[in-house]
Amino acid sequence: MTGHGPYLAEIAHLMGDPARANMLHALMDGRALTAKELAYIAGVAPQTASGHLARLMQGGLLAVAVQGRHRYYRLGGAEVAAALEGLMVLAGSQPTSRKLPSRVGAELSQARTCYDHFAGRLGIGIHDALLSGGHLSVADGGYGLTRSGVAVFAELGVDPAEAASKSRRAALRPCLDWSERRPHLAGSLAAALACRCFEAGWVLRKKDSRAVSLTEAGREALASHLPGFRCDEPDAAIPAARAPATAFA
Amino acid sequence: MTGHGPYLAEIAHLMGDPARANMLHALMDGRALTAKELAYIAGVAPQTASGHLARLMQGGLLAVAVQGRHRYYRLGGAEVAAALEGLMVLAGSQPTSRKLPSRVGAELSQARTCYDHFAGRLGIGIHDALLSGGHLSVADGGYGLTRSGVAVFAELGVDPAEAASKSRRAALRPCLDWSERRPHLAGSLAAALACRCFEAGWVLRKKDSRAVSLTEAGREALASHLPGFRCDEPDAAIPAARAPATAFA
DNA sequence: CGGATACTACGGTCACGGCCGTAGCGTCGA
DNA sequence: TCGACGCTACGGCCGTGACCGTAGTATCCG
Repeated sequence: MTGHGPYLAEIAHLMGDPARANMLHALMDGRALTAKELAYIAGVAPQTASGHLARLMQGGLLAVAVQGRHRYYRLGGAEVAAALEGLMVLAGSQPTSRKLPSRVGAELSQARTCYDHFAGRLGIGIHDALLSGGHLSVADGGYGLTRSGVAVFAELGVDPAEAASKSRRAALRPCLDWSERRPHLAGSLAAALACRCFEAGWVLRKKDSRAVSLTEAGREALASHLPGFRCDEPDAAIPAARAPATAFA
Repeated sequence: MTGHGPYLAEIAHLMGDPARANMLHALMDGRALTAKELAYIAGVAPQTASGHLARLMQGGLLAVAVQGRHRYYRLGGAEVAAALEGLMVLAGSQPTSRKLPSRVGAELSQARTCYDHFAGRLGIGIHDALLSGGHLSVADGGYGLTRSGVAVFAELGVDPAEAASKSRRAALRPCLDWSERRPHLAGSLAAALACRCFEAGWVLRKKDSRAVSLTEAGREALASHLPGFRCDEPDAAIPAARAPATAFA
């Protein structure tokens, strides 16, 4: 009857501890961190963190890469990141919760990584430009690239065929953005594009954060190869003038 | 730094209790249930359930409609359902977890409701037929209807304009199916279509379950107005011959 | 107006699990 | 080979919260 409810509870319970939630949140950018770093982030002693990490491993939420005496932990897969985003959509809209600390919140809303692809207004800008330019088609399981879309990616330095062949997961699919409540692009192709942007110096990681920043070179590169690309900078205007997010229906 | 991790933990913690998870799971079909029904489903006393429901309400995961001396609880919104589906994707793929009870699992995989729309192979069949028939366009935030799509909905007895005007949420958007790992249609239009299918007797609810069944009349109606519609019935063949679900990549 | 029903509020009990102490194992550098 | 480092395993302390009993409030019915 209520057959697999308990499994859902198991997973949610794993994510429901503040220390573990902080760890998972920190790993959302797709990097791999050591147990000690995660312990610091979670605000607990290394011994405690070790226990948490073991439980997260057993639940399949984390994967580990051993290198010498270091153990690098990363998220268990894109599905885990997707599930966490789903929860963040809710967490961001809690009426009881105070709003994000404005400084950090503004940076994250502007541009950040979501596991291995871009989110925030940067991610949405890329998504919308590709869509309105007719570079995306709706295909089985998510988006596909039209012929012009293949060309756009090639101009940006990403070979769609190569990126798709490396992984079995969907090449492109929509992912709901927790800060903007609109979809951005996820999937192996979106990951490859993000990787390219970092390599080319178009986007820079900020330290100790999932926030990233679009450089002037990046803005030009994207705008020239992707007509219609816009990435609003509300900070340029009055920060408080953001449109009130429509409360969820 | 790790600013809003705690909010994520709050939400996940709410979902992480077996009793609450069972309640949420039972509400995924979009129906509204009373506290007593939910108590029975969760396997706890009504007093205990009352406390759980209050906490879920405060967290925004549930909404309530008071009618006389009954309080009907339902999910707080489509975002809540989406977040739960994300977790189910993980819960369904846990190597440590036993598989679904085969009988129930087969029924649910075939056709079920997901909050207020159809999921399972039925939902995917509708989604794919609309897509391959050119009745859907990719629009900002999800899908849109092409001119032929409007006609298809009208023939099926659903007025797209009316359905869209009733609610401010997206009319059509993809929703990841936890059993099939492919998108089906969500949104107010998908909900209206599901409602129409129930009214017309094309789809019947099964008791005490989110599973539904497509009647012969329903199969004919969908097939005639929606060329290309297919809804596999693996039960017609050897039940055990289901394709082994590809373990998550 | 009484009784039944549906639900919520309060209080006591108890167990799960988070926390850090110390201790033990494996890896790296000198 | 030895010491430093990263991490894990075990044990005891303690707080959070799930549970149900009893009691109280609101609504419907006869």
